[in-house]
Amino acid sequence: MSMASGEGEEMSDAEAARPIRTITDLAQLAGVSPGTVSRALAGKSLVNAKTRDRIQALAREHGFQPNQMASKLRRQKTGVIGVIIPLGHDKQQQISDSFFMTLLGHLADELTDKGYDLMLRRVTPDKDEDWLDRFIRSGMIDGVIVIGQSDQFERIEEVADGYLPMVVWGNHQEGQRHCTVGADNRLGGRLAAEQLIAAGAKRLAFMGDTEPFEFAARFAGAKDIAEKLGTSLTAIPTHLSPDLTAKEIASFLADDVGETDGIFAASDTIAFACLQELRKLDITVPDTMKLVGFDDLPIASQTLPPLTTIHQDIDAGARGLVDLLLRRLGGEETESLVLPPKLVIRGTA
Amino acid sequence: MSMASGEGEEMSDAEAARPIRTITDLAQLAGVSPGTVSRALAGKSLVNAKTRDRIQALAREHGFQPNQMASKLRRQKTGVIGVIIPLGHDKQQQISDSFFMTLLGHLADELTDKGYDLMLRRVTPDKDEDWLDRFIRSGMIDGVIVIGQSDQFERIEEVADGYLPMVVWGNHQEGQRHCTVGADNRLGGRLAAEQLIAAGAKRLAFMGDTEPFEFAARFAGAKDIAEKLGTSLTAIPTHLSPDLTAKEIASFLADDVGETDGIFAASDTIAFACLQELRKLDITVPDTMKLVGFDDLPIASQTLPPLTTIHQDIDAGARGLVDLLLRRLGGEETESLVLPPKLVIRGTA
DNA sequence: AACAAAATTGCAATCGTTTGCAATTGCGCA
DNA sequence: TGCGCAATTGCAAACGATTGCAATTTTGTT
Repeated sequence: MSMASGEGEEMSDAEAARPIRTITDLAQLAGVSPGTVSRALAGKSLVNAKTRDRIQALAREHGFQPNQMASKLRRQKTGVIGVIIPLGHDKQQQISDSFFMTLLGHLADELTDKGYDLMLRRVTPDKDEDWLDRFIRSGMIDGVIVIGQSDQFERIEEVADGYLPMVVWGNHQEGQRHCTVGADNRLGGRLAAEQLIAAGAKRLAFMGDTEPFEFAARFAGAKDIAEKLGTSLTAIPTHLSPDLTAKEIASFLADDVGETDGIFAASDTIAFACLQELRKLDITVPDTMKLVGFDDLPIASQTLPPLTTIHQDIDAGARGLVDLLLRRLGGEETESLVLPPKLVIRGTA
Repeated sequence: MSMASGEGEEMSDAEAARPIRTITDLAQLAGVSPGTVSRALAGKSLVNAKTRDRIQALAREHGFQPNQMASKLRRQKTGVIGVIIPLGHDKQQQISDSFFMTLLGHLADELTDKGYDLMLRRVTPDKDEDWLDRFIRSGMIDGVIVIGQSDQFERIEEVADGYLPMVVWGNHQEGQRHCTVGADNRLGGRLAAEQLIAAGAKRLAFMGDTEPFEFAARFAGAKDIAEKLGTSLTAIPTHLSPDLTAKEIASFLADDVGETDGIFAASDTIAFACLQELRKLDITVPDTMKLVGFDDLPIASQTLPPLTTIHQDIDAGARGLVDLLLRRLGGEETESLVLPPKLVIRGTA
């Protein structure tokens, strides 16, 4: 239980005074060479099982852990995976907090499981052209997971050409060179539009910025269906900061008197804002207005009425990210992983 | 722009073949000694301004960054701050996702600002007694921020005795030895209870596990007021996994026919669940039942009716954590920082 | 008991930077 | 021109662990 000073049976002053800091200290204490201690702690089979156990016991007793920096330097690998979040234009990530937290939590667990640590960095690409290179070249990480493509598709592509151990959470574009894991956003968009139309909507609006690739794909999917079925669909760009979004939605609804009767929100967060504005204007959901979101956040089932939305399997996503990254660390050139989204019908469409 | 091979004006095959990997390579290229390069890149005044600029230009041109591991080893500091999240009993953190994400985001920004990197670790103390020691002793971090005391108050206290650079997000207990930053939970509890009673509630219930210290303090605050005003208050322990919570709340409400008329939810997340269950049972809020939450998550203003709750200043919290930690890294023995919570009256009480 | 083979262990070079100290260079001034 | 001092630069020893190779011990076999 973490006592400051170890307590052997018989401890001379000299021993008490000199704590075990290095592998050499421990070697001296155990009466072997540093090399042997190193091997023993690494659990390698090259040492006699008995001495190995003895050394490990000593290490535990003294709460000794080999210096990671030295170890990493010598072995030329850090055991650290970088997770980087590029913030878009408005210094706001596309991905909702609780979606992202869940993803991050799963990532942390998965990586820990495989013996890796996680270094987190948030960057604003607008301010720092070199955000991705810098991280990779920092020498601090063995590989990198990029969370969201933001508006940095090109930059990511460039880096992917010369750097294998990178996996990106986001949308897979036909013919792209970087490896992504993410939902089939286009399919999700189709599902959403189909549901809106099936529920009786005749004029659709897409609520959300269409510039980020994930959102663009969701919009494109909806467009596929709208065109096929001859339904109108207009994109209403909104920004992501919560209060701004609310204002933009409000002003759209005010201008659009009784025209639109189906909203596909680019994310649940946006859908929540819509719901609130609709309520303010006494527009009933789903009677007068249908609404479908995207993500299926935990609270989606708790709104009034509960939100019909497109579900993403975050757990599978995290596992996929880590799995692909590890394969890439092993030199394999992996393909992107596209996860199937699922329509969850609740009360808004 | 991240080109694979550098392109000097005149480049021999030899040069092209040997990329600049180490400080020694660069030194050779610049015709100086490695020591000089090191000093130049560090921007120290000990080198001639002209050679310094020349070397820095070369480094930029070749996209060279000194090996961090070697640097950290030599300098005996890592420039990394650890952020660790202990998960409680049910492998679920007390702190809500979106609260935590906001905190984490601010932390990342603040730390980056001060030139530190952030290493994230999630642990289950039940499974790993030594979770905190191990992280600290890993040699990977210069200091640590613990997010939430969970049920690990004692363990944190023990560690605090022998390790200065640690700051904890959580509740400040009279006479404790570790340095915390967090809201005055007890005061928050008082504010909540006062509001419930002012709104007309006569029999209060506290919804939430009272074992975590933060929650315990919130409960204690409510108790203060209840006792002072002679109002009854009972604690209904709930667990944090969303579906479980819902069940527990439902069963409480079912048993408690028309008794309780005011609920103080330990967190907004729990409050949302309450709201949903109340709606299912057709218990009107705030008429038949008053409800106050804690945290003031962004969605709190978007529920129906919008949630009356206790607001915490997350931004100030993050700044406080980083500020105190840096002071502690400098050897200072800092005091805990207690932030004043604020009652936000909306529609539920 | 003698020898070969296998299992352990020790030795010492190495990972790439930083930094105290010594050596060198450049400068101002008589 | 020559001298002293300050400004630069180079040298080489750390930082602490890992690992190929060689030396040693143990084991097994005849």
